[in-house]
Amino acid sequence: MTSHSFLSSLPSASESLASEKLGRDFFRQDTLTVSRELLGATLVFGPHRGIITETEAYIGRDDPACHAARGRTKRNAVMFEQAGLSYIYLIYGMYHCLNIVTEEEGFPAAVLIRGLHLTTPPQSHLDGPGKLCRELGLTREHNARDLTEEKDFYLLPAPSPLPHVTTPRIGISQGTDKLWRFAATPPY
DNA sequence: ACCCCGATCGTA
DNA sequence: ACGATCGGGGTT
Repeated sequence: MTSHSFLSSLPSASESLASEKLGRDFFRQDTLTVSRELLGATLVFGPHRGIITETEAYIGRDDPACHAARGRTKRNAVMFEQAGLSYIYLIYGMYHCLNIVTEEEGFPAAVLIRGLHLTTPPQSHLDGPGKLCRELGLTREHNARDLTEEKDFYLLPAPSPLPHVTTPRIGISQGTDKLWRFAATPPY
């Protein structure tokens, strides 16, 4: 390799100031790993930025709490597609929930984003998937977006692993035996 | 066409 | 502890 080609492959000064967005290979990992490693990651959506502080894993046909437990439907179809896509659905007729699809294409799984520490105005702590989507303006209109390709909807890796606790998932009636909720312990 | 329920939230 | 509010999914 010539010194010129080596140098041209390095990030520019301005690029090195910001981390590179998380790509396909990250989201293709097993869902529990992605759930843990998303704690401390930065969600960017338009003008909004926030540190992810709480996640839950929903994993495949054998997870009774997973929307895809009974197969593919119009609503959950994106869960069967490529890792890194957004899965956003309406819940209780009035709130939206943001998920990121994980694992190999065809294996339905996703990480629900439940908590966000906003670093842009109003710099509030958003605890709860519905509040988070309401504040950011995320709706079903933003379903099935490819977060590894979108210009203003993506994730930046956590600078370091965040200490966290592991608990059962919230708001479900089946699958409560699984410790698939991950909540970062303050300070973030 | 009908019915029940839900990965929530705010108030009581 | 409970009501708001409506789309999704299964059943008739």
